[in-house]
Amino acid sequence: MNVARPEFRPDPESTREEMEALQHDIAASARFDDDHGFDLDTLGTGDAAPSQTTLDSPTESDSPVRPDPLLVAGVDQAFLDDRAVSAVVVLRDGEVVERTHAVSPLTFPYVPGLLSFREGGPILDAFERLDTTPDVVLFDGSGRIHYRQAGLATHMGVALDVPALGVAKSLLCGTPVADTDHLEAGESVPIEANDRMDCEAGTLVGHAVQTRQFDSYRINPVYVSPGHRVSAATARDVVLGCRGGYKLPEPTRLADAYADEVKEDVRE
DNA sequence: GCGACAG
DNA sequence: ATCTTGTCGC
Repeated sequence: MNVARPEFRPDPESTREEMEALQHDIAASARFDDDHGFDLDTLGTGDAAPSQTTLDSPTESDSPVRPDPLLVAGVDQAFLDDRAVSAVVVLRDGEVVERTHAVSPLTFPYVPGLLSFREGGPILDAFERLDTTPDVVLFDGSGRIHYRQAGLATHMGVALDVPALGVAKSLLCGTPVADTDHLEAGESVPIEANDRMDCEAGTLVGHAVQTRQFDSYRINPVYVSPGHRVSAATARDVVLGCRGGYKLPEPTRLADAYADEVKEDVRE
C-alpha cells in the first residue's frame, strides 16, 4: 500500500504547534461517517448465509452473489531501545492472508495527544511493504476519541485513505454516557465528547465495547472510535464482529503477537 | 499549584 | 510501551 496523502505523513521534527496544526488538517479531512462500501455481514465469522451455487438451477436474478469476505487488517507495535517494530496482519474470514513488519528508529517521545508523531511514521513504513489493500484497518489506539479528533487511527486512516478505526485499552478523553463497569460480552456504551475536546460537547465520538467477560473477575472494555470513513456505530460493530475469545479483537491481537515475535528476532 | 495523561 | 516470578483461579 502506498501513502495516499504524503503531506500528512507525521514529521517528528515538527514543532508542537505544527503538529497540532497538522492534526486540525487531519481532522478536517477525516470522515466520521460510513464511506467504505463494505457490508458488515461479510466480516467473515462464518455465520453468513452460504452463497447459492446450485448447478442445476442457474437462475440469475434471485441468486444474490455474496461479496468476498472482507480483508480486515490489524496494526500494533513493540519497542526495543529506540526502535519500533510495526506489524500489520491482514485477515480474511479469520485466516491470515498477509503479514508485514518494519523496524524503524524512534526520534520523538510519547506525548499524550501526539502519539502519531512517535508511532505514525514507523507504521506507514510497514504499510508501504504491504501488498494487500485492506477493506478496513484496526489500530491500537484512539481515532476520534482525541483532543483534536485526530488520534493515531484517524491520522493513519487519512494518510493512507483507508477505512480505519481505533481500539484503545484505556480512555484518553471523552465521557461514557453510562457506567461501564458491569457490561456483558457484546454490550457497549456510547462515549461523548467532553470539554477537553475541541468538538461540541455531547458529540458521539466512540463506544466502550465489552468484547469479553467473565463471571468471576471483571474485564475492562476497549474504547473504539472512528478513524476514517467509518461511523462510530460501524466501528463498534466491526470490533464486535472480530472477537475471537480474547479481550482484543483478532486483527489487533495477532498484530500484537507478531510484533512481539519480530522483536525477539531483532533483539539478537 | 492540581489534575489528566492512547502507547 | 517496557522491566519481570510466581501465582491465584477458571
